[in-house]
Amino acid sequence: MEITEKNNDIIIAVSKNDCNLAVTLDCGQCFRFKADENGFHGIVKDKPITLSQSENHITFHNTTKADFENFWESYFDFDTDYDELKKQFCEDSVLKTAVEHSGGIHILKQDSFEALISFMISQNNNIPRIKGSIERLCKRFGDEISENEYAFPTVEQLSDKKSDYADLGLGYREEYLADCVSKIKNAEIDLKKIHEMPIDEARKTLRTIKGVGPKVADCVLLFGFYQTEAFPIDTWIKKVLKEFYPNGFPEKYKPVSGIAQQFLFHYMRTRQL
DNA sequence: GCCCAGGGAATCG
DNA sequence: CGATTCCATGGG
Repeated sequence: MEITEKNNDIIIAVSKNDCNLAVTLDCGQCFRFKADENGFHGIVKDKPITLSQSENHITFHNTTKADFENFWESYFDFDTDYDELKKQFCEDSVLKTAVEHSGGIHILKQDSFEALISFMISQNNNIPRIKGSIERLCKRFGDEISENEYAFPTVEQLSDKKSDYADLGLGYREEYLADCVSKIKNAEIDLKKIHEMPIDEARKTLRTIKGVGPKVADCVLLFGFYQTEAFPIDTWIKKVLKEFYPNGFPEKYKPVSGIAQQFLFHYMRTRQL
């Protein structure tokens, strides 16, 4: 990939069809990015980032080459060959439709703790409200990294002022958050160990947290641990399976079924019927 | 007002 | 085991 340094920006040569930020940042895998007239702005853990995109380039504003190579390149999954993946996906007619509908999706390699908390809050909830809840959580517990911008809170920050999750609009998920934070705090759950575990053991371990069932566990594994075999089944994917894959999702895609899932999820949510 | 949202726990059979 | 019910909240 061609990387150019210009002023304080990093510009990379990527087509919109390879990586489309508008879709990637708003397809329900992450919750802290906003689009504005110039591009996109978001916070990843404690790092603010501003991006813009033209047909054949993405610009990372106020970013050094070292920042890009050490963090953002991997975060945006630029080391995966999506062309090759999509070629395989297009052997399946349904996936082909989904890929043609929006080909620029990349899976973001998010922080595992942030993904865990975020997707626990996501259960039986809609995306705009999830974003609001997470923003309030960050504002109340996270470090202020710039004017009215807050880092995602750490375990310590969330457990210090415990039980004070009221009026964040979390509803009954409030007690799930408390259980999750305490299990991590007292080392009952060790996210670093989950990184090393075989996927089924990782699933089992995550599910010992109250409020983490099969779907949330697989979202955390896919988005927080980059386990591309994880296949979260939510209400939209249930529709896909029922409508298009009554005999099950093709076994040949198993190692990357999570990536396929994200194309299908976005297609189902945004297709014109 | 109603239905729904990137579901899961508790309960029941 | 699978099926049902309840859960808190607010967007559309």
